[in-house]
Amino acid sequence: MLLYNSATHKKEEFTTHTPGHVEMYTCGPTVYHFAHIGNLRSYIMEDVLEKFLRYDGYDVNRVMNITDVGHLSSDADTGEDKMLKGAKREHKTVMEIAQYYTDAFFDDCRKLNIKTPDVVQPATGLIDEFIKIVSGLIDKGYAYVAGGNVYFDTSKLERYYVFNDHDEEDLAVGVREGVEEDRNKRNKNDFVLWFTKSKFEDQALKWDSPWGVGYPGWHIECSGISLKYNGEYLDLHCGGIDNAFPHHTNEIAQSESYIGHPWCKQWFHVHHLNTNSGKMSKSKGEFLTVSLLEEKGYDPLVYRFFCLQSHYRKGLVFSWENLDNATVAFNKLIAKIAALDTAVESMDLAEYERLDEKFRKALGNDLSTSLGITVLYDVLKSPANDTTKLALLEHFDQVLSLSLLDKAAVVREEQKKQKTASQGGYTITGEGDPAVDALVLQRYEAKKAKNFAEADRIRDELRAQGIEVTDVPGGASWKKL
RNA sequence: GGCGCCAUAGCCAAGUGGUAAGGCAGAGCUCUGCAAAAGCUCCACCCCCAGUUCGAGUCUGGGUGGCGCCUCCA
Repeated sequence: MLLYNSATHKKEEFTTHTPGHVEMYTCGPTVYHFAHIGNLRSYIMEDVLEKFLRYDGYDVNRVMNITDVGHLSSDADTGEDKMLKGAKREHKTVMEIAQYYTDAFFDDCRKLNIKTPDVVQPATGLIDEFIKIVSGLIDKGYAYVAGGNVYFDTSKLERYYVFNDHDEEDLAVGVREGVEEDRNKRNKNDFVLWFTKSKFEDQALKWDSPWGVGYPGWHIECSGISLKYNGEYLDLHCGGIDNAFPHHTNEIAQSESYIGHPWCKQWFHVHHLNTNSGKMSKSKGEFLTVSLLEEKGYDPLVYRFFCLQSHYRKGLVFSWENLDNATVAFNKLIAKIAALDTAVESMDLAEYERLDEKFRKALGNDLSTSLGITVLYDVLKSPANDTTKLALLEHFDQVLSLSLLDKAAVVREEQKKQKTASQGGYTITGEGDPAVDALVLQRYEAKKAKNFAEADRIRDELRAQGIEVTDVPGGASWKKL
């Protein structure tokens, strides 16, 4: 497949170190608060990528970290540690907070049909590994101790800025009010591997290390976790675009210096979900969660559908109007699928091949999910029989994960549950309430007598009871709203 | 200030040099007493300027705009 690689700024043919096998790493959530739907956009798109790779025949090992310590890579920041802040806010211990929000995260993922990665590793569970790497970096001369902290020396690298052409002088260090430059650093862009001294003297989680009691820097956890579970050759690294620099840049610096050879060839960065006022941000404090969508009556999968209609490398603007549009479109799509005949016929293999090829081409072209959605409509419009269509939809949904067939089955079930009452060739389909059926029949009699005022009166009366009557050929159908 | 991504109809979006897919919304028609549903039909010269070419939304150069990163964030 063709995939855009942030490291080369080009769409490239996707290749792996071991043919047919993908080692994939994903930067996981920070668990001091709920994930917002912007965060989840990344995980949705990465989920589609993983599933498409499997669809395309790859065997995938996907690893994800849980950032439950050391989010603040800059020791010059004035902020409070976010885990601690969360703990104070909710009167819980730091580990309770981490567990609570980790569970919440996977709960959201489940609602959005996001598969849980093969390996999920909280950073606090692998401290020894991080210490081993930091020691190794010091031994190899890539890191130094200053002022109690261990720093990575970026001047030892031939090429530090992998994702863009930054110049050290361009870095606007200390631009933000309250952020001071760290005097311990030899170079402006050096970063901390291990903290023992920081402004967070009240940091709750600390471990012993050769450099004193402290905690790991933010970047080292991803390197450590990936090296342990993906091995030394990573094929695909995923994350939000805001992590490209400095987080991913620093990961590359650490990992390659430590293992002594190129580490990860392909970088997949998902762009942001924006509101009218810019990106949705956890640290800004105001954001939308999956639970909130549900409270407002939206199906989480509608949000997934909304994301899939867009491209991962493009900013996507969220608005309620856009989500409403997606809801209508999604429901119409499901209704069309529900209307397909489930009786089994022989498959139209030529048509199956043609559409499957189209789908593969769409997703295989830098994960064009919107075109993938279009293929769903192509399937519905295809001259093939319904058995073929259903097989295709089921197949595509292995990647899209919109629960298309399940949703359609639910719609079909509801239709089946409906009871019919027949009288004089007039069939009433409803929920089996004789009183309502009687009124519907009365309305029919009025209509037959061309007494439309009476017919409309009955319809209004029913509507006042929350019941909607719809005329269908040979009768009428009603349902509770 | 530096660096990066993006720019196609009201919204989402396809398009990788040959006279603009699809979805939502909207309009019209069919069906219907009306309504709803369904079906059919209609709806863009592609941010601007210059260049390359027989031919550019598609390539090149220069602008403009939006977003992001440089500071914890997907």
